[in-house]
Amino acid sequence: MTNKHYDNAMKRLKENNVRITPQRQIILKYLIENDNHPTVETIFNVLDKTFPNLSMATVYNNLRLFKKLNLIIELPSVDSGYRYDFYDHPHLHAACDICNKIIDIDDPEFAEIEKNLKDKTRTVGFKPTVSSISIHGICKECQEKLANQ
Amino acid sequence: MTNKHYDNAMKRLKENNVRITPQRQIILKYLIENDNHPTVETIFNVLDKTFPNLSMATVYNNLRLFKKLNLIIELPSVDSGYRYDFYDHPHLHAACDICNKIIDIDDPEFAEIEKNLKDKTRTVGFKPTVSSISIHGICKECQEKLANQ
DNA sequence: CTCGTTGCAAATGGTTTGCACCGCC
DNA sequence: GGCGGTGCAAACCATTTGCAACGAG
Repeated sequence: MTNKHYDNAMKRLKENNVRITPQRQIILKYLIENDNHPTVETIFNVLDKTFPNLSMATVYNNLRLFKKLNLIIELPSVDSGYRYDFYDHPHLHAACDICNKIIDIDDPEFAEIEKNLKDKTRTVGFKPTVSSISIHGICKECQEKLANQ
Repeated sequence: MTNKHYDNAMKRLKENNVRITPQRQIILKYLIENDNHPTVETIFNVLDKTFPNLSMATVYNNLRLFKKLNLIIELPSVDSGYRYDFYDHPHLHAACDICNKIIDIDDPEFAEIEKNLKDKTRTVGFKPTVSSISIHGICKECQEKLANQ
């Protein structure tokens, strides 16, 4: 499963004449295996442990590259930064405005809804690629914390 | 129509004990009357003409405030910045990855779809507020430009 | 009158870039 | 072996903040 995504991603890199470097491999692997919507810093901190001398600049540059190739999507975080998500299949994001956590919501209907939304953009001559669909609000944990204050 | 949105916004400010200053009035008015999804800089440049001595910091601070009050939503721009949109009614955004333009797409079905998506987040105890729904891709004009190269 | 807000300028810090070295293809 | 990619550090610039003056309630 994971391998399939990884292999497809590698294929996409090759198709675009992008060299496959160890740095690119571990960044992609991390994004595929984790659905925690990491920030750039999180990615760097985790990977730097097993891959010393990794540069923050490399992480930034490659995230930008992956985004351009539509391998990943960039989600705006409430605390003015971005979070990254490997784009394997369309899913819904619930973004907590208090703790900035992003929750994936998988729903059988969602693929159809996303397709419907993409089709709507085609009515104005738009050529859709990926979607970025977030609902803002307050997560369960933060609601409880607020109630207990 | 516009007045109604403006009046509601003012009411919301009062409810939250936020002072109504001329700066806040013109920024909100601009966002209500324009659906061009301006950047902070655009807002500043336009408003500074009729309201000299307006400070960039004031625009930033107030956009942040309005966002916290859910009066506006923040849309990530491809060129790593944000664009702002008065949140009067839910609508779909088509974001061009080439020219960074954001197109509003009004569709009679959309309100229902948005409600459906919000309900899906409730299944995990989430309390939804506003939505930020964008489809990325390439707009009609940019497709033509690319074809003519 | 009071205290939240503004404008200015300086500080901040996340992100990008220049460059020499490295290593993938 | 060539050239795209990396690491490092410096540069950049969008955004935030400190502070004195201002003005909305």
